[in-house]
Amino acid sequence: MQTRESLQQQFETRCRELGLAVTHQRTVIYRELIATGEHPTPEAVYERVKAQIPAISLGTVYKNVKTFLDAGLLKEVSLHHGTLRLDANTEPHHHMVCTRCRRIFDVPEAEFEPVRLKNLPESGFQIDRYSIEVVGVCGACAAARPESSGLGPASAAHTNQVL
Amino acid sequence: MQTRESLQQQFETRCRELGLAVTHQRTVIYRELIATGEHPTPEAVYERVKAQIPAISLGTVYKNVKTFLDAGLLKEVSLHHGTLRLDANTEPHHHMVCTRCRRIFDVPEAEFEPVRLKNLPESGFQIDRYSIEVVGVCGACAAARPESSGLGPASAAHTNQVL
DNA sequence: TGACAGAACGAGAATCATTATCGTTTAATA
DNA sequence: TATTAAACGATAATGATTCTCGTTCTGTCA
Ligand SMILES: [Mn+2]
Ligand SMILES: [Mn+2]
Ligand SMILES: [Zn+2]
Ligand SMILES: [Zn+2]
Repeated sequence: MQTRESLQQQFETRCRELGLAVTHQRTVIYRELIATGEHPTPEAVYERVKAQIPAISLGTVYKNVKTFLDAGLLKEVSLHHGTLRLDANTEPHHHMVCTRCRRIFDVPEAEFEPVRLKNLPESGFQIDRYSIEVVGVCGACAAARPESSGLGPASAAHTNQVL
Repeated sequence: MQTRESLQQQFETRCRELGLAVTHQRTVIYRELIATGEHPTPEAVYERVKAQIPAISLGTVYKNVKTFLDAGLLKEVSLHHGTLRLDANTEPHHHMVCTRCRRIFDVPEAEFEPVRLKNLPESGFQIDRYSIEVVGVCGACAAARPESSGLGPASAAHTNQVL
């Protein structure tokens, strides 16, 4: 079928652009990631891939997931999956999150027009609340390194303090 | 000063309501959580508290943070801080997140009116994008356990699968 | 106030997610 | 087909979090 072939070819082309070898493992990992409409954990990806490459190691999945994230072929759902972040403000409010230092700033609800889904989800999802995240670079981090295209994983060690 | 006393009294009252002993550690942990306007990690809370109770253990901080979360005295910033969740959909879009099973569903951008801050942040924060999270209970989980007031940490083991 | 029971604590082991190391295999390329 | 760097698999190491268990403290009552 045309569709699958072109996906595979797209992937190979993208790898060449990035200087990445097109390995069997890498190919299957990517294919499974695209195939699922879910938002899987690395462990879940590993399970799917292992069914096709029984000898694959979990470390290889982690390595390639990281590679794909760096290449922009994948995104992380949450910027703060590494460690628990606590909020003593129990009133409804929103957040600004810095992609460099991962600091989190409160934004009052009143700063936005109310958000609502245009069509209620047909899946029967019961909505408790809407939470808005303003993603970007905080003033301090922008001052420290004004250039730097865009997002990318928080890197520079000295800007990486938490709290 | 009146303010501090009443906060302390409020805390003690809340503890009694919850059947929790008012220990020195618990009191200082809570006070420090309220004092910081940040969104600290448990480790950061530990550092602040240790300055006042040098013998306190990190485990005690974790235990009490959990207790406070269960009691609703604190909130977690992110529902998926435990493990990396991958998104093969690299187009801008939003998410619905189930607080019970932690599954994540895509929501097209067009489902919302555009979101914008009414006033640009005076802190010099550079905005890259807005991300909306619809928080609630998915159809499957609601069918499995229709009662249950609201949020609360994802608990029931059988609804806790990821993916 | 003094005694008791259960809750909470501190120390450290255990677990889970993730990363690093290293010797072997493989993809790319001439 | 030979060369070489990249990638792999196994496994050790790390960092965050939870658990276990013996000791200490809080709340309650005589
Ligand atoms: Mn907040
Ligand atoms: Mn998505
Ligand atoms: Zn920053
Ligand atoms: Zn669910």
